Amino acid sequence: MYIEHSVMTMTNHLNLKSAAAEKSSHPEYFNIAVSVDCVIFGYEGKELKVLLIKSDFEEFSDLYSLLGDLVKPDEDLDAASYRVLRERTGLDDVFLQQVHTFGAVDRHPSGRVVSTAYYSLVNINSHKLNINTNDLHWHSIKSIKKLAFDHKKILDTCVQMLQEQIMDHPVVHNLLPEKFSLRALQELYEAILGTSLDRRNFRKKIALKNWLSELDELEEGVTHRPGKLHKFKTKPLNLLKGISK
Amino acid sequence: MYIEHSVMTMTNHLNLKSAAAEKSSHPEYFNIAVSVDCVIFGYEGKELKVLLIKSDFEEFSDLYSLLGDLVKPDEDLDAASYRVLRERTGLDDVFLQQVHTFGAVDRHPSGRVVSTAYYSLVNINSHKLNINTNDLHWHSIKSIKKLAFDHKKILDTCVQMLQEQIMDHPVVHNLLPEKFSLRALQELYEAILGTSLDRRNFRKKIALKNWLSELDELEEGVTHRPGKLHKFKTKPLNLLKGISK
DNA sequence: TACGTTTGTGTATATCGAACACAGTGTAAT
DNA sequence: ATTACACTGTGTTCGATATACACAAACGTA
Repeated sequence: MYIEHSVMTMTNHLNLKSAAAEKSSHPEYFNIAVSVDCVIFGYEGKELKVLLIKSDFEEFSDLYSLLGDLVKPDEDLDAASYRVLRERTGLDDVFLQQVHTFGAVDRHPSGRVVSTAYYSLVNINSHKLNINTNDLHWHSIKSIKKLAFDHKKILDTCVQMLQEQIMDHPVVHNLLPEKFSLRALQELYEAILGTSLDRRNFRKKIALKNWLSELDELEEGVTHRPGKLHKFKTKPLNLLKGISK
Repeated sequence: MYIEHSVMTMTNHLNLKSAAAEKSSHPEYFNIAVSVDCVIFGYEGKELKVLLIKSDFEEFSDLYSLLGDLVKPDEDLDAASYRVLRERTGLDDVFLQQVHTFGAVDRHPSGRVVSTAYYSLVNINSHKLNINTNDLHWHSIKSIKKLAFDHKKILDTCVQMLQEQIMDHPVVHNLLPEKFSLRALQELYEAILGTSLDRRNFRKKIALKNWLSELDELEEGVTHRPGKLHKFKTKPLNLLKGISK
């Protein structure tokens, strides 16, 4: 039931074909595989995006799927999600939030896999971001109608969690450059929430959170009156620290 | 790696001793066991309680643990939590809410077990409730300092989730008899939240939810002015339907 | 210098949570 | 029958917060 991971990290999601073969010869040892799926959000062109990979399962040809992998026997569940993120994006020290565990018997065509979903927010334009295969692509959330496995449901669940958390916690930190205008921040919130927000009320609300400090710099390269730049006072939420209430 | 469940249902939590023995002879097939842990809340004597079993692990002698079991290979994760609840309490059709999945490598002394926590609310005095062993006991939440495994952390997480949900969803339905006074409801909320509440404000708030209907009956057997009885308009939240927003 | 676009700011209104008091009704004891 | 006791049932005020909404100033461009 244990699957060589070095093989898997460069391929798409889980490869249970060999495990399924083992199952028939050693049924008493085959129980349930444990995996993590990472919903890696990015932000670009005023759209919330998610990093997907083309499914290499016949059952799901032409569909995309989330990035996931089996959890290693000597690896914490949280650490597995962090490893997937690192292996896929080269990013370290990024906020990861556990969302829900999906455990329907038939959710994976090759065998029984229980998968815990995490979401993460990364800066698409970060110089540290290193997408290590051509198979990975950013997809606008709005354009996604169908994914492999139950990944659409996982995605929807994570989007909803993200929406619930952005007003209470400065999770969007990683989606923006270090310095940004309030307008940019508002556009980000609008993209995540899928609504438009009143500008004055938004600024008041954000000001009350006390998350930002205003810089003595103006945005540049815009064709209108430039706004003041801001930055987050605190470091981005830390790896796996999660959200404290 | 697959463990006979009929043996387990009457014993305490997981029994991985045999699995651990298998591990050394067939390391390549031993991956990770998947379990569920149920935090079954009850309410009695104005206290929030939880159903616990005495741990039969040497490592945790004299400690109590939550009710859990391994998930069967052909059983949905949610169904496993439902089965544990049914096997332990005889109760059917009860609200269950997934809360979090705990996956630290060292959380179980006998081997690698990833466990998904659920909470549930049951009526301690229900005639349907049938606690099928003498090893199960209700413990006041406030009195619990330490549990086996990481179960104290699981319990705390579930209590917190319950506290967050009771004002938005009529989850406490199952903790009360069919007809109850507003005072009884308030005492229940106070027990769950661990605070005292202003009576007039509480009644206003509950009235706004529109969850209750007032009956033409008064409470009986009290030594003071009796209050009007109320009941929930809707059926209790359903099995595994979860909370919809 | 006029236009287009965005910045930056404040007020009025409705809603919500928190604090708070008093008359009424049933029981139990005398 | 009277009284003590314990709880029911109810409304207002205050501060905080959400929402709706308008206008002058700044910068770039033509």
